[in-house]
Amino acid sequence: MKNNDRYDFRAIEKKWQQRWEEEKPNRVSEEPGRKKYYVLEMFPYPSGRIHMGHVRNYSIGDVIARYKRMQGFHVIHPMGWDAFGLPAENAALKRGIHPAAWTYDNIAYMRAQLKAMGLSYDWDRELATCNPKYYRWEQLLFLQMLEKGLVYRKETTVNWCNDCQTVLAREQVIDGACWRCDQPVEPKTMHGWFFRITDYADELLDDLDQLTGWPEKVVTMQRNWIGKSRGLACDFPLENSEGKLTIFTTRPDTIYGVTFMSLAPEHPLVQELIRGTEQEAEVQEFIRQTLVEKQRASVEDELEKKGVFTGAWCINPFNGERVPIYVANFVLMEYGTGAVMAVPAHDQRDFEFARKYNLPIRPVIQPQDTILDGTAMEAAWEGPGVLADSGPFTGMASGEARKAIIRHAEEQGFGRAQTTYRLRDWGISRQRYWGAPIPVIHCPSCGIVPVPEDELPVVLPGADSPDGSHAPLHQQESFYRTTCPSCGAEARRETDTMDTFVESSWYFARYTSPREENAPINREAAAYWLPVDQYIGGVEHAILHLLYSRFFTKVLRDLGYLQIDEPFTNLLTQGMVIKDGAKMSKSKGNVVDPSDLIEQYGADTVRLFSLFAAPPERDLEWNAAGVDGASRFLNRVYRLVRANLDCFGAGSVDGPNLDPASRRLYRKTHQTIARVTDSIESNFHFNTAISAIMELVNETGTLLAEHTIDRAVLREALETALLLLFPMVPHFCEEMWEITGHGEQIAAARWPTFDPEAAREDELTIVVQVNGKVRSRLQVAADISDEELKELAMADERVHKFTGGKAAKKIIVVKRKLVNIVV
RNA sequence: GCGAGAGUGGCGAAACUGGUAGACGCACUGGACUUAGGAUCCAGCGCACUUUGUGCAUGGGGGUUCAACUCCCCCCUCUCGCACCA
Repeated sequence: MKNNDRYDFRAIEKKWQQRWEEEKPNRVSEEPGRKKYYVLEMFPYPSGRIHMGHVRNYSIGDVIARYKRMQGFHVIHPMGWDAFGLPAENAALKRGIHPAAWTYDNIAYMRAQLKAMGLSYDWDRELATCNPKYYRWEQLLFLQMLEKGLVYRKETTVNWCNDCQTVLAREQVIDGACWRCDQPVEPKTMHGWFFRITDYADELLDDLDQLTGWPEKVVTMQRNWIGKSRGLACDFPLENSEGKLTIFTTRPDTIYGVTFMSLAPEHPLVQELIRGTEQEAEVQEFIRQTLVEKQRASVEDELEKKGVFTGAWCINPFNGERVPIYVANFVLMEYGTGAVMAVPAHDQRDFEFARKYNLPIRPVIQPQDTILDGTAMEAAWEGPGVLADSGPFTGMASGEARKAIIRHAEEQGFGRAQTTYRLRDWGISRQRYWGAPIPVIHCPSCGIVPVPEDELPVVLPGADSPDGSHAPLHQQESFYRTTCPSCGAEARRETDTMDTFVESSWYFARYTSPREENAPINREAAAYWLPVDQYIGGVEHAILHLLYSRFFTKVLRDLGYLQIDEPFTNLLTQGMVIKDGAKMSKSKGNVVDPSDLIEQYGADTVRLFSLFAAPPERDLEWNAAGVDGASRFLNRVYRLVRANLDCFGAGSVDGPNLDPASRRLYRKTHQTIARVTDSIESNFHFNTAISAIMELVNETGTLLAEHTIDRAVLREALETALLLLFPMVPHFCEEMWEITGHGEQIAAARWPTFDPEAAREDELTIVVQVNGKVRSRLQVAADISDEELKELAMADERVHKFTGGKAAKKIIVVKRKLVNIVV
């Protein structure tokens, strides 16, 4: 054997992958009484090829899965495909392939790529959401939610692209134009289906407290997204009519400071108020302009506050004052009641508006140290204070006044305490082809009729033949022409498909019984495997996917399928893979193809590097040279093992009777077990785990070069290194395990146990400081007393040099660490 | 603007509840072995200087402490999320 021998990663990885394919070692089924562990990585969209982000995500998940197996857990680790979505339709248009064919081709290719990474999935659980065997259950869930009143249809304004003939999500509208065809987007009123996620707003918010295994950041983002606020809903009677204007405010304490009202341009009352008045034309023009501006505006810019007087007035029920009603461009119809009471002295937006249109600014909350004057104020005072000019509430503290004012409004009958959420119901209608059809039928006489359960699935037409139509369903007459299941009359099938986020909201539950033919989820299987113990994915899903999944979990629980409240006990949000300081992207031309790397270095090396270069939650800077380093390390281990094959016959270690060098290696081995286990347990910091193993390997090499090492100790050191490395570089470790004469696979081995006695240091290096600066070091026995240590330190030659013979004022001894002499 | 996180060698990064700053790896430098080396092995590698040593160093400035990457205050920069939510 030459000393530059390298292991044949191609042969080895192929060999073990083949064996895993045949033996299916990761196939699992429920074993009540055995402790389960569910590891899940966010499933990929089958876009064509895997990218570095996938490599990182799945490497992390695989280490956790394999590590937990070695610790005796019964591990479920599934993989599948989030297979519906717009790119398939784009590809279909561009290349004349059917979306289904494109998707399944991609899945086949990417599955092979994942298998080439040696990931330990239970492939028997694989699922693709575009398969009718999956989405039929989603359709059933939809119907059950419909029955429970959790689904409804309503008319709303959407962003419509006339060229593409579809609704666009807000993030797909760029500067008022369609992201795909660059044509102007127009508002369009149309019917759509909604999930009543707001019914669960309180529970989604409250249960965030249970998610102690989630990053604080994600919990905060969700909390803000739900945006619960408590306040007062208050009716302001209109001056010259029977009607009233209802507003929502979180600051009822400022209600005596109201000097005008602001309505959203879309507010239905506006049209009533201006009909036939002098202001009508002006207001209509303002509304038209504002809606255009809002479409145009990119998300970042805050528009200048503008408004127009409607000519109408209402009455403040607290003090009987007349209040002018404005339409304002900054009031959102979607939040609260779409109408705001304006208190310019205590709200910055109202303040700017009032200054612009010369409306009165009346302070009614006086802060502690100054007295506000409406004419002199430069900004609104939004803090707390004492009420002024507020009728019977004058003199109260603002916090207290909030409650008193709400109580008063309730007693008088013109207001009530109200809780408002920022969260909206989830619009799931898409006018696209490549999605799960919504299973209802519109009948002219019966209205909306659910498709009978025994007629599910409503299959996407054309998906089973390569040249089948993939036009949007509303253009496929043979699809939508049907008869009413209830009365038999001619009827029309719903042609909307579901948002693809619906599929990913429950796939983790379907994985527990992916072939179940009688229900969406097998209750027993779900009860055994759920919740997911560790979920891993990019932080970009912090809100939508994770919130929807939490919502679905609660719905599935209420439908009787699940017994859990939350789907993911622990969440790891991994950082991005970047190169040259930027996220990898085609447009930047800094993409590294994982398959090329695997071809060149082998999967184990690629896995090792992606785990070593940074802790998982942080961004990972890709570095080609670093991959060489990982490869070099594995080859060093390979040579070390091959050069010492003879030690693997040795027996167990006789701890107390070792020569110093062997004792050193024995100690290092156990210290390494402790460090690696800690690094994984505390926060999955594989980078430090790997460096600890590298130290062990380096130490083994160094000691072997200079000493004769006890065979048993050496065996244990090498075996330990392989066992600790196995979750990260499985092919390599299996091969090493085999060539070192182990009959069983390393996958069947247990995670090594740490022996504190073996790891104990008998000698320590103690730092000696003078006035806090390191001046000397002492080698001492580990059990030395503080007194002895002080004496040794004071007697040290180098210490004398720095104390200059002065007496010590103070001597601090930190056990096992240092002595600091203060003079 | 609001919220969260992060700033440590040429680079990726370590440092447990305050206790040797820079583990481990990359790059680099010198050497060995070689027909050769982009292989392997050995040694060096924060910066500065008057180089068997000393001083200065964890974004900047203060502070607490015998001792600060770590705790407190102020400021700067970057990343991410939210952004007229009444």
